[in-house]
Amino acid sequence: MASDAYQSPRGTRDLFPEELIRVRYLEETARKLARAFHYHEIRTPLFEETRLFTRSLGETSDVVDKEMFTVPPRAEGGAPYSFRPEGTASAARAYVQGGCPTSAPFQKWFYLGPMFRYERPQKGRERQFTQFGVEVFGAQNPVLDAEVVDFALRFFENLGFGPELEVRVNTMGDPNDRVRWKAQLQDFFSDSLAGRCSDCQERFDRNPFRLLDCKVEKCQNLNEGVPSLRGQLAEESTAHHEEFLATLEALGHKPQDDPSIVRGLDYYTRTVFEIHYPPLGARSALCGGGRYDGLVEEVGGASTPAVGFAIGFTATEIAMAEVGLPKPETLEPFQQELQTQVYCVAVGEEDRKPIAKLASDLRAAGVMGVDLDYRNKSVKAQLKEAAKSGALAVALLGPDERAAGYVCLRNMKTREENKIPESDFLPELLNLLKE
RNA sequence: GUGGGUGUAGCUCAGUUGGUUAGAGCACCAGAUUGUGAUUCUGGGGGUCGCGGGUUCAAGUCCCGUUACCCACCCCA
Repeated sequence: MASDAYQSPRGTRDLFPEELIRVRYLEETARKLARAFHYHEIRTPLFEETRLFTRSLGETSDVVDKEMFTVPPRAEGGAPYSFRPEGTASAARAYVQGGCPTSAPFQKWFYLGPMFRYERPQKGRERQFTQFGVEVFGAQNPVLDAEVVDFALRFFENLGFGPELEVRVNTMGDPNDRVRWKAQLQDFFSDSLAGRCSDCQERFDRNPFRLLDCKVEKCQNLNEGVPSLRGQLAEESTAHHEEFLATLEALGHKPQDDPSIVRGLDYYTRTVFEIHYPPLGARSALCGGGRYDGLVEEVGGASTPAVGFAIGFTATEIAMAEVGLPKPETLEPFQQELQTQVYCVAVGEEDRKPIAKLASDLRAAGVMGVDLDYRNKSVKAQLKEAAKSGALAVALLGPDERAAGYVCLRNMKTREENKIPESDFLPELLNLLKE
């Protein structure tokens, strides 16, 4: 492995065909569910003007602060671009730009694709990763908050996760609730600030909410008796949360109401939730989401309520591997696509073009997985190749066959071989493949 | 950004207290008489031992630096 050889950029990886199968399985599961829930796919650019993200995610969020891949302006007076670190901001931008607020305010969308964050890679975290997310715009009904949670849970259920899936929910209130709460928090924290960890001291000004879930023990102890947001909630926020919980239960889910859940991005309002798979231990979060009623307005549209979630495939893949998913048979349909069905063998040099023509005709007739030798291998080596590839049938052409207008059809399982008249070959082959 | 671990062929790894041309398995390629896939056999390609410096008569093996990857923290999907 020469050190000057090119490598994929840090935090990225190549998905070779056999590995890609697993990802495609996740994608198809997501798409299948989206059809059931009647959410439509939207694709936005992989990069946006940087200010879209700083505006929507919050200047002080870590994502914006230090994790963006940013391309400087190329021309005088131009704008910097950034690769999208998440999907919600782009969706909201597209919603506004597409005229949805006035022409079709209610939308149920999903997106699926790569996101980029400039972070130190580690287990379950990459610089380029795939997210599946949904966004519902145009209704504040808490039934939607519950539906979105239901959707995410069904996704994991479909992948084979058991009933230990855990939904943790909380409400972050409305902006006014939070202004009141923030003031109370800072008031409460200011007394004990000197005794806290350096991170907490830093976060005190820009994001005091984060002191609540600090992992340091002494900080946790100092949080005894901290004022709760719940005490500051306006009536509408409380009612919304209760209705959300009631609907979740009606859908058969048992959420844990957990006031310690505080999501990192600024745009959340009211409902926030995470889905965990506790067997994974510390890193058990598979999905995060919530409501962001102020976001559309923030990016320049008419005030529009919205709710959604995002699932990271990297974490999902790891979680699946740890619990022995997916079951091998689940991937069979995908593996089938990589499988050689028919391998075409040429006996002599003068048979190469005719065998290429036969392969071409088979492909045109709709036969899948038709392959042949391109490296001038001997007949023996071609058969070996066919066997290794798992081909079910071999079509063999030599001078004798061509002279007589036959093609030799070999069943690789039974080793039976028959000379078939050229005109009957396709149906005979299809017949063999059907078995 | 901080801390820890690792770095020998495409892959998984051996390489004894520093000592002759650096090994194995798998994978790959070719051959074992004239047009056919098991197993087997034979042969072959492929590594400046991550990179740079130092110690030494001598370094894959010791020391320093550097880089890449992995893991943890921060934060998050």
